[in-house]
Amino acid sequence: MAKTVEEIARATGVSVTTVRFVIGGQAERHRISVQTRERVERYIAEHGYVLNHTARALKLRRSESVGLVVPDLANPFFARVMARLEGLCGGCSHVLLAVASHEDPALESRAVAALLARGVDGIVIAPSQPDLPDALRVAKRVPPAVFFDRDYGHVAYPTVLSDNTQGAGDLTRRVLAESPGDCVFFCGHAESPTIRLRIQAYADACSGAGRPELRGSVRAHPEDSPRAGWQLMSDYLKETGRPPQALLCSSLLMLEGVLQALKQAAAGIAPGLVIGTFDDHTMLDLLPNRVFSVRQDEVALAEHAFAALGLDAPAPAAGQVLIPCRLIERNAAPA
Amino acid sequence: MAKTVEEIARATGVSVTTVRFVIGGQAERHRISVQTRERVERYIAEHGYVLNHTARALKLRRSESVGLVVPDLANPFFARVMARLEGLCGGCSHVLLAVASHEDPALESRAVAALLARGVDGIVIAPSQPDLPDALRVAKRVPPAVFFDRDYGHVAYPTVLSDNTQGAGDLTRRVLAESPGDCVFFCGHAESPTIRLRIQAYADACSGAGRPELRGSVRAHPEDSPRAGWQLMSDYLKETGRPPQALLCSSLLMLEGVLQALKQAAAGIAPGLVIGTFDDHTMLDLLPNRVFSVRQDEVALAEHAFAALGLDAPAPAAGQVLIPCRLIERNAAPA
DNA sequence: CTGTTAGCGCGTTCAG
DNA sequence: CTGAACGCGCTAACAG
Repeated sequence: MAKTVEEIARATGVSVTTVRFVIGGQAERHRISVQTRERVERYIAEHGYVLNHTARALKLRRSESVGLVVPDLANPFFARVMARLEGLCGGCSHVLLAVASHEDPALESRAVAALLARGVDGIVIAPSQPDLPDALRVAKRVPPAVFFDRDYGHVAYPTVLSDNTQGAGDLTRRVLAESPGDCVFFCGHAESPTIRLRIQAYADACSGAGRPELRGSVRAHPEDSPRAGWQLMSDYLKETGRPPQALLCSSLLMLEGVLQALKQAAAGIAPGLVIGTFDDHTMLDLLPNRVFSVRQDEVALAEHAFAALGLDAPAPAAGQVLIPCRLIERNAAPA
Repeated sequence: MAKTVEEIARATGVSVTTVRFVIGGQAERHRISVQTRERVERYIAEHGYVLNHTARALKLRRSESVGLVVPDLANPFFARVMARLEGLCGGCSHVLLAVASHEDPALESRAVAALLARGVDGIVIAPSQPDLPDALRVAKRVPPAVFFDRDYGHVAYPTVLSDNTQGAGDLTRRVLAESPGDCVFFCGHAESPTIRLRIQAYADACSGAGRPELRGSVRAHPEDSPRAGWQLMSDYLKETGRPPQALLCSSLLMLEGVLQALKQAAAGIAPGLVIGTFDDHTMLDLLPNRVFSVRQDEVALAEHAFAALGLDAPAPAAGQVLIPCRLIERNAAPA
């Protein structure tokens, strides 16, 4: 249905320049005669016009789009970051290209390459590998790139992270304050820099709370999944013969598996068990236990990442920015 | 860093055609001399080459991208559909442009327009309005479009839906079978076609179970949110003075608010309360109550929607396709 | 006030 | 075996 500028010009008997002026609302600024303008406007109202962004992008070397690469689009954390990013994009009429890397370096590289080939104006990556995707090295005109969520030390790029040290420290201190007994930290995806930081902060907080004997009570698994949590807790129960009095989990997925393993054990989930976990969810309210959760600030993460691209604002400062985590107390102490 | 075909041709002293043949792996098919090929290959290995998808799209009138418009990218249901769609896109080297409509018809229209302007090869929409986005009517070359999740009766387009009638029927029957007492259905977003279907199926199932007196026990709210759920349950408690023995919710968000209102009431959440809800979540396991949930099949939804675009496969059948829902029983009966 | 034109980089077609 | 040229639709610079 809709036409190109060229066609409109031919059909109305004016030039492309004139058409572009009335389309761009620059009619009076360039003193296009009213009848000319109306003729063009009438034609457009009747036949429609949609700008061809592809041609525009080719000409301007600017696609009005930004790429996002995350391990899993369905992960609630990444989904929230993405949603916020998309909102920011819409605010300056950009569009978001979302690609999943599934924690696979090869896929991640291909994803970055695909985005660069499409000429994205910026690219936000939650990296799943220590190496820089080679596409970022080879490309002709590399757009601004930002890393987030995981710090593999690409100092050349701005990096936006939750303050895992603060978050894990707060969480550990609070849980230890509630529970004088033993405490175990169940960690999935244990080799990632994020989790390493959390483990370190846990250990430090244990010492700081005068409980250095707890420093070592960390159970680690390479995967981050309910299966992994289930495995770690099952092993723990087998080894020690009884559940801990307090536990920490590195993610909700891990917590899910950990609780499932507890349920299957004869003892079930003791109501006195104090639970701390990364990632918050309103459904944690459903537990009768005291629950503390660390909520990452997805909005701030997205906003800082977006700002670091320098798409609408002139230019932000580079370097690493740490976003504070908030400690949530999900169930008040029983009266 | 990386060059265009033209630049490579100039630098290696051959023609663009030759370069394109070696890039395309058609070197021997066109009997390019080995030394020519190696010269080009060496140059590319050294300087890199990334295809300009924008120029390609302009030429071929095909962008290798598909658009997705949903009310909320962070909503777990939509996020899962999106993740699966993205996977399918990657399978045929397309890329996914995701845009949120925030249940706003104007935003939705703008989103669709933005995607069409970018020349997406297909567009998947979870519509938030009865009207067809006008961009779909005005555009020059409208790509194949598919609607999903909500049926506003755009019969001209393929539509992929969960079988809400079956899902709500199964859920109602199961909950009524567990609980002989009263039962209330708390509905958010009550005017949407999806929820209307669920309400109808609920009423029918009540009659079918010989409990026609429950047909009217539906509480409706225009919003779908914890606030709405809280409001409806609070009103209910105020009016009747006691909680129902069984309840149904149209979404997890509603359930969250409903349970919160119950908690705040003096009685709290009775362990005997039978709960049914749309949308499943593993955390429902955290409740001590019997819980039944309706899980939509996001994978099948995404796959059918994608297939209906006809991007890789030749051409699928149009019309409406209903995806069955699965009833999940979250907590076994207490021994 | 309006018209003309040269690319952006790639794919295709035709001509050697 | 290789080269040249056109056009996709738009922008921007220049020419009246």
